Amino acid sequence: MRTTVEEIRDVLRQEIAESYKPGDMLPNERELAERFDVSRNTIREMMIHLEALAVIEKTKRGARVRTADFDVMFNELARFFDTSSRTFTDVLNFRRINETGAAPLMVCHVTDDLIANIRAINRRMGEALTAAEAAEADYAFHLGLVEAAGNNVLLHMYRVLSVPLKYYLEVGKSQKLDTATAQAQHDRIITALEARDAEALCAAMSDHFQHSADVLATWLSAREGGGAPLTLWPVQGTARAR
Amino acid sequence: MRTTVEEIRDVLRQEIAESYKPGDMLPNERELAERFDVSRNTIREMMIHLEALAVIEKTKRGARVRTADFDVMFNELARFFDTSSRTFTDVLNFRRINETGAAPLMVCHVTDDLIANIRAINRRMGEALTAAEAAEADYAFHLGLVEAAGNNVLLHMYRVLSVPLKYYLEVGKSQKLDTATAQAQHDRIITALEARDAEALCAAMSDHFQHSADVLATWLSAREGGGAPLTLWPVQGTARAR
DNA sequence: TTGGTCTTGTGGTCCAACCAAAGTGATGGC
DNA sequence: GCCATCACTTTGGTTGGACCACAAGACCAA
Repeated sequence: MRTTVEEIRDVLRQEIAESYKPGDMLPNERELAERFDVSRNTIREMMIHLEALAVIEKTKRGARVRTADFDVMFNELARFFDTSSRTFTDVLNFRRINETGAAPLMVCHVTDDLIANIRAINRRMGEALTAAEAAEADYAFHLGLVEAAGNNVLLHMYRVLSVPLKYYLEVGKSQKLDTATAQAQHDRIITALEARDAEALCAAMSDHFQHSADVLATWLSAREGGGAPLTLWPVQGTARAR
Repeated sequence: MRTTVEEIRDVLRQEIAESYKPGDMLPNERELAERFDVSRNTIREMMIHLEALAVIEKTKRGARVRTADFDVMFNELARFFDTSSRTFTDVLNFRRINETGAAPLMVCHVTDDLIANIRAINRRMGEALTAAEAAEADYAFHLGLVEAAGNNVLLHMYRVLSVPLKYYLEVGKSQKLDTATAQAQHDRIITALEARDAEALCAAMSDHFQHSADVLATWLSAREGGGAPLTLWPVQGTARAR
């Protein structure tokens, strides 16, 4: 049996989807209560749920329909991720696969504005004083690359990853603040992008990720105590096949 | 100024994270109200929020800490996606990049059990009667591949995509129920996987996605009216990989 | 043991308030 | 005419108490 709250919630969601635009204000709680002929508490419980799901946004004075951004939920999705070596490795690998895989798309779709933007971000990373700032800029840089690829799904996935990704980047930066190296590698990536050279771009990114992998591997083996050299991913190259 | 509900919510979230395990029951509402010295409605509003975020799960008799699955939220994230040609293309491209990119990981990590599982799913797809069933199986097949890659982050991303992905697959299947073709291509993928042959796997998957792209391209140009041939992604070929 | 009742605990809903803060409008001095 | 101020109104946040339905456990009879 569905509860009253659930039923009203569905009705209102439907109405919001159909006849509200982001930014529109909803009727106030007392009005809604009267309209659905339920108590104000019921209305409030329904709205709290919608707010948690980022459908609406409550203000001190009325509730407004949210624009479709999901920042609140991204924070929740961060619960997916832990701090195990495994996850660190998986995140890096995911990024490697996607960014190098999207390199051909990047050279196709990137605009001069985007390149300028990315370059500015890279500069900002160099000027960062704390690991958090550097990580933030690093994330922004790679997000910029993904944006350049012009694939909205990929972009969304990176946004979903944003919270844990920044965390991982910050941990990396905290170990050794080698933003100089990263910045140089980023520069090489930008140059390749500017030249619209897919092969060079792919190579530059591969090297960048290989470097990150090396850093991660040494840090992980230090953390775990064992000195076993880690292989984060199968060697690619032409000899990749088994 | 933070509201009472928000403060209590944070406290309880913290406690849940620290000293509860999935499946544990929370104290009942009246107890919590007494403990925090607030009214029961306040406690309820807090819990509704936590429930919406899939932190807890309310039953007729008490609330229980949820295991970290996010199905509820995935439905919300589906709002990211629309039915534009652009999005269809982007989804397919994202899958192509990731699945072919993860092929080397698959041959490394796949187990015989997983292969058997994937094979069974593919068989099920052949027996599907409706487009929805076929799409469900198709999704499960590709999810199986991703699972074989052994990258949890990638797996999570596919789960996040689950709702829209199934939708897109179903739309595809509704146009022309060519599950036979898909099944055969899947078989080829399975064979390559079984042989742990990364190159063959990559090739099989590329062909599969190319086929999907062709189907999509014809459907899109039919839908849009324009007869312009679409290029869904830059031609890859052997020339790219240095 | 089985099957049905009774009791009790719990969540779902409602009501009637009160408060604090944000908007609204009138008032009055400049 | 303009603007600061102050009272009033609206609205969400919170309260405490109440009632109901339902599920689970206790209890009892066949």
